[in-house]
Amino acid sequence: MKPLTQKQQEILDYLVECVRENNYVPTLREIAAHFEFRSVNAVNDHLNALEKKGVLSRRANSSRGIEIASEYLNEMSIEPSAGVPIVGRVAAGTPIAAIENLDGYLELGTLYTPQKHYALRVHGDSMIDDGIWDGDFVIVHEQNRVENGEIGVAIVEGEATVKRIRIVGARAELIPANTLYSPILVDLAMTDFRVGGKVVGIHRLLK
Amino acid sequence: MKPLTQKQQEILDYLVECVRENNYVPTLREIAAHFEFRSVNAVNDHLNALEKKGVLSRRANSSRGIEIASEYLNEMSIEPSAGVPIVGRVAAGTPIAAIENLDGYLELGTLYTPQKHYALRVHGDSMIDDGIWDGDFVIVHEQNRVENGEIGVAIVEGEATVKRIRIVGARAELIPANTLYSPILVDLAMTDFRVGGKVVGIHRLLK
DNA sequence: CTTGAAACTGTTCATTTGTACAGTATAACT
DNA sequence: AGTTATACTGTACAAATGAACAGTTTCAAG
Repeated sequence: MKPLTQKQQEILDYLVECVRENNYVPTLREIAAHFEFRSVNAVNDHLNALEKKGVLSRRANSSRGIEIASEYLNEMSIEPSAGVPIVGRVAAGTPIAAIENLDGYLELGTLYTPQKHYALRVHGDSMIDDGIWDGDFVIVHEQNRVENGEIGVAIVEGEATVKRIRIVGARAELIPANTLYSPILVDLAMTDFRVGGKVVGIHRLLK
Repeated sequence: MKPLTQKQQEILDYLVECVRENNYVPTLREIAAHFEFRSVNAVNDHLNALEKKGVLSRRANSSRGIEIASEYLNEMSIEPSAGVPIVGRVAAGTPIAAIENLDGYLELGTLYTPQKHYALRVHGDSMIDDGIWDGDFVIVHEQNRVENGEIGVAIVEGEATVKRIRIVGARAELIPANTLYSPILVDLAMTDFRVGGKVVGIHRLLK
């Protein structure tokens, strides 16, 4: 997808800033006022461009109907609102109360949305070479296709497995990350197959 | 302050639910529609009551101008709306909207508290055999000792590293999980050493 | 019995707001 | 040279929205 222009990035930055600071999206006219546009349509054009580039979506006829894609909203915010502080360097002597080098906040709570993401507990060690262990949670962004070679959830005959997925012709290849296992080849014509989503995060709980 | 009436609680619950699910506050008419009120003023009265009781505040003349007090937004993390649903088995045909086997919710947002936990970004591959990769976030429970052999944050002369930690006599052993690296031996008498906490979680963001 | 809060219906109105249409100017491709 | 994307101005309008006013009903407390 095309990269954002500088102005589009500025608009996006302002939107994200608004959500972070006020917890609500601005109206078109509020955006226009901030950038000192003399026409709301300037904002509208920019929003349309940003929507076309997949950065946000808009609810029709709804006030404050801008919905920023979560990946832009949750690039681990600098705001100390909810998340766990990310420490860069731990200073000697004092506990983390005196954090010397704070890199931001890892907001696991808002990084993933229940509407678009779900978690799946991984069974087995077929993905161990990709660092996904037995018992890990993978966080899956729900989507019905992935780029060839991406790690995703393959649903074969109702059974979900996490694998690298390649679609080659009329065949799906489910490629494990473990030299002990062989790729699973799925005949798309014969088998009930679909992609359940793309793995966007891995979480492991240590005891 | 006076407690909320049942209806006021219902309204508040709906507001919180909306914010959680959609990330935006409803309009007065959307609230009225949800409760099947035939008059928007019913909503207005309730909102005024809730405002008087300090539960929310309203921006004058601003659409979707309801601002819920944070204590009501951040509370109830027991609600399944906060976490990411953990799917056991994905049903064929339908998207996760029809979750067949729901194992619960992975509540990363409330699993770790900023008071007791912090995150550290791992640099290098010294823990790769324990499934901790370069760039991973480890979530650390702040404590000044760990059981021998547990994975923790060792702070040597102010530098934090993630290793398996053993205290043997007057010596600390920092044991990497990579056959290419050797354990680091720290003389406790000579070196500024302390334990920065225990690694309780690992999170990896995939692109 | 009266008062008052709570929980509404019903209506009106001024703003707020999204959206559409008609342009202008500039720079980048083709 | 012509087309397209970007970045706007300016105007207009219908729909969405908050807010206000006038009532009604129920029900508990004084």
